[in-house]
Amino acid sequence: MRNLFLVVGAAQPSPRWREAFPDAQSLTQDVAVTARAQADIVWLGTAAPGWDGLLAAIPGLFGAAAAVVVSNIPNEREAMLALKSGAHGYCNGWASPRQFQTVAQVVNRGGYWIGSELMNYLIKTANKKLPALGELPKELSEREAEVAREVATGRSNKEIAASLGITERTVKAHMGAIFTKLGVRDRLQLVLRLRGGRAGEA
Amino acid sequence: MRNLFLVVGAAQPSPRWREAFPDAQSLTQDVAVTARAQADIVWLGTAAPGWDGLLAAIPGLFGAAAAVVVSNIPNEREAMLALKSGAHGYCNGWASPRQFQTVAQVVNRGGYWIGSELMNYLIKTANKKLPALGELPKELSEREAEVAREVATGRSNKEIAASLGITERTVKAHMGAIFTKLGVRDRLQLVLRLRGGRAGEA
DNA sequence: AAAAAAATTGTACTGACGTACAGGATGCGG
DNA sequence: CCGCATCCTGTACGTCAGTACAATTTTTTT
Repeated sequence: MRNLFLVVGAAQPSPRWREAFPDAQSLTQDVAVTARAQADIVWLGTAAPGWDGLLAAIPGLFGAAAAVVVSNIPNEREAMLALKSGAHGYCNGWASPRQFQTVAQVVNRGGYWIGSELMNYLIKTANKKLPALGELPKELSEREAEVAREVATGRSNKEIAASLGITERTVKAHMGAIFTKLGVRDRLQLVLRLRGGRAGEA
Repeated sequence: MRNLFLVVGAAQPSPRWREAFPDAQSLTQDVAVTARAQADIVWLGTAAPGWDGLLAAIPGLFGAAAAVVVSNIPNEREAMLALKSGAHGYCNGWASPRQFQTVAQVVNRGGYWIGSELMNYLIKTANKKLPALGELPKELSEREAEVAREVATGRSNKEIAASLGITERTVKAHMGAIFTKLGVRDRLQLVLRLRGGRAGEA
């Protein structure tokens, strides 16, 4: 198995990775592009800025090589970016050498190496056509968030009032506060915001 | 590696699977439940009805065993169901014995075995927070669909009228027709419908 | 304890929204 | 030709939404 760690800028592969693949080479961005090195797996660290730009070019440059993104500070956004770009793996840079080898075996056989939390996130969000309103903007107070949740399901002020056991006037007060805080003009645009979009977007 | 093919009803594991794992056992649903057999991988065919109900019980019954769903007629909906239930693999029942073994190796090491098309679908749908309104309900006329598209981005009747070069009254007429046809009561619930949800859903 | 933030409700107003009457124009298939 | 669907527009009315003045009470923070 030919492993290749792609180095961006002054970044270096993690020591544990080196330990896992003593024979592997690590190339800088420019060298790799010109050399079009043949590899089974291309590893890419996220430490240095600019790694994401390179990610998009990997499929074209290395053909059948599978890409694995190695992050020292794994997070959901970065993982999604990696997967969207076609990476078959996303793993922690502080993994043990043995884990790195396992990842290599999985990816090399055509499998995906993805944390189960991330996979659950994928399944969950992909399953519900309408994205859940998950965490509402934190600038909303507790009560305002409740009102926002209600309106996001299509309820009217009167219905919300009945549901929360308060007056319609109070609901309006909360709505006004929500509009001001989030910078939207009416309940419809609020729903679009809460559902993850922006007003005017298709 | 201990492989276990879980048989539902009168279904049988595919011949190719048997070839891949000659030593593996296949148990019927009831026997498996009572025996709580120890296995590294639990394979489950989708041929017989009732397989999906059993899928949800696998984690509790077999502990650390990874689940792989085997389908003779793979499709997206079935795959999503399998993944949602925690399966780490979804593969074609007509795969070669060698492929089955590869799947086993991947899954056994903690990886996911998922077709790249399915993975792309996951990424794509999970990425767009707000689902595009794609195809609008076909019962809408051409003009009504235009109005619906506009309102789905948060525009007011006046804005829509200006955008389409018609009177606000006409927009209202179209809106009314849309409400009747789709069975919603106001623009907010219409947007929720168009975005793929139902009124009252979180 | 004082201050700040949050929650609640009131009246009143404007404008947007939805609908209930309409009617006229166009185009298409029977 | 005539019905049917679609598109466009009008007036009018009731309801809902959002805001501009509020005020009171409770909770939290300093």
